[in-house]
Amino acid sequence: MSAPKSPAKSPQNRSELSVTPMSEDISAWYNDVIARAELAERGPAKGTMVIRPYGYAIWELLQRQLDDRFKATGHQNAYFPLFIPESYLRREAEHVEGFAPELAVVTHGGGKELEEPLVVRPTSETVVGEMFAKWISSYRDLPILINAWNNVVRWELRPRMFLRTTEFLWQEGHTAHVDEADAMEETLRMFGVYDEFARNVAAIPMVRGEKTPGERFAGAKRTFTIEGMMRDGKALQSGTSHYLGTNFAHAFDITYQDEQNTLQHAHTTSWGMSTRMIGALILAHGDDRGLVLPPRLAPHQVVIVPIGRGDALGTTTAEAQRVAGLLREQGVRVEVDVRDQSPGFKFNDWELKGVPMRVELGPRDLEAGVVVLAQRVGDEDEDGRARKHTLSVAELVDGMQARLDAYHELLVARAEAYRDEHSARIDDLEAFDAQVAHGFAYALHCGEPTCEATIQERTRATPRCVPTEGPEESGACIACGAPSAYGRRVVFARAY
RNA sequence: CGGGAUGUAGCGCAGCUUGGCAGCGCGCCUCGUUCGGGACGAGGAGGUCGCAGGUUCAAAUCCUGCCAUCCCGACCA
Repeated sequence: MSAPKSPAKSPQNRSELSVTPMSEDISAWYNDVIARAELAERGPAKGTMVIRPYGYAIWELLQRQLDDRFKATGHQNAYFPLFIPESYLRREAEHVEGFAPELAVVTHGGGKELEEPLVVRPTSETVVGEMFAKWISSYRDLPILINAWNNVVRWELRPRMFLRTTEFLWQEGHTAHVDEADAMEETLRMFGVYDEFARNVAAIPMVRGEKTPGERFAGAKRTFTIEGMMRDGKALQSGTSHYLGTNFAHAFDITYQDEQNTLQHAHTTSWGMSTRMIGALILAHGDDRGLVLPPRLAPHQVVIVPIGRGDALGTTTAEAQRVAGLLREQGVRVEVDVRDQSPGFKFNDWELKGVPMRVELGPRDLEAGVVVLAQRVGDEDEDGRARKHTLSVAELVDGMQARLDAYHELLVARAEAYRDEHSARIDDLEAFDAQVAHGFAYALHCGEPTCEATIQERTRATPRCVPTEGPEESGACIACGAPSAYGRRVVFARAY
């Protein structure tokens, strides 16, 4: 009946302060990180998500980077409606078939049953097609290059924060062109934009390639994808670009008169990247201490923690603000942490939130005219703790952009090394099973859907893509022995 | 839709076997002391025990039904 001894310092209690180790349970780790880093939380309805300010700030940075690239390649933003008449979806046979199982349908409005149900957009090819048909009549109207930032709904059986939620935010590009050559050029251009963005902004080196027929977008002739490797060796499709041929042009009557006065069908494309990319950031860079953000998408690139008590704290805080101002002049995103918490708490908190650089500024530093700098990853001592470097304020300010750039490259190199260590060319089934359990397997495949299905049944691995780069090769299918297709090895992996 | 689990304070949980005042830790509020790796003391606020029935003098606890969520599989950016 005695009161339990104070558990304030017990190991159990300490573990509550940190996230589940990734190696122990990556699923629990992922959920912990999202919660503790205050990126997002679950909404009241199944599969919905509230993106909190810190998570949304990442999305805004990502949006701006992508949007600039879209504008630079001649696209204009527009908005298309959330509600789509159900009949529209049906116009493209493969398209409906692909999306039918995950549609949310509105049957009532204003208290009355609707004459025709409205589908909540799962993607906008159909409405855009309808509008393109109106806007295009001459070859002079082409190409038409549109992008839309919006939300879409796909009724998911098994939601996962950021990776697969019922509603998600994304960008969908839609373009129409005179012929296949022009449309393919666009498809590949935006494919390239995604790949470049992933590497140069998100610091994730992608495997770029084309989807096999079974994995193609519903209604597309060709689908190109960038696939990232997550810390558990699984693949994450992070952006796709589709050549739609004249499929939607036929379904929606998107026609134009060419120079010879003959009526032609336009060739269309579409391409998208979503909030799933935030999931990719978490899973590609994170570690047991939490989030690791690439500097170009980090809401705070540098956090300054003033240290001291009483009057001293006031002085170090003032100096921290001054240094922050100098860094801002260099275009650095800086936060001065003035919360009423202990320094140790703040160090751990910002590590958990993945801030690339931390600056400590205490009375001793102030005296000496220096600051202490530590970076989130890549510079640890024997205990795995970030090394602390003392440098002058001038050194800190002048060198910060270069440090952030170097840090970005470090993350890329780290992710690249990890990916390559977990990738292998595989030529027998037994090795294949072992390989896809923890990484990517490059294997020859016959391309038969039934054969793909057999592989998936046994290993849960699917063909992620046929890489765009790499040596040409052919031989016997790894699973059935039939002659290989595609002229290249196919990347197989388990996928999110 | 199959398999597993859980619903008790903002969060994490105990209490249920054997019915009897609603508990603990963290967080939150106030005051004071603290501040270079997750500070401490004192005081305080906070709960229709998932929902609906039933049994009982008495239900978080026992019985019945329902609902929701999470995890594992089949579909997906």
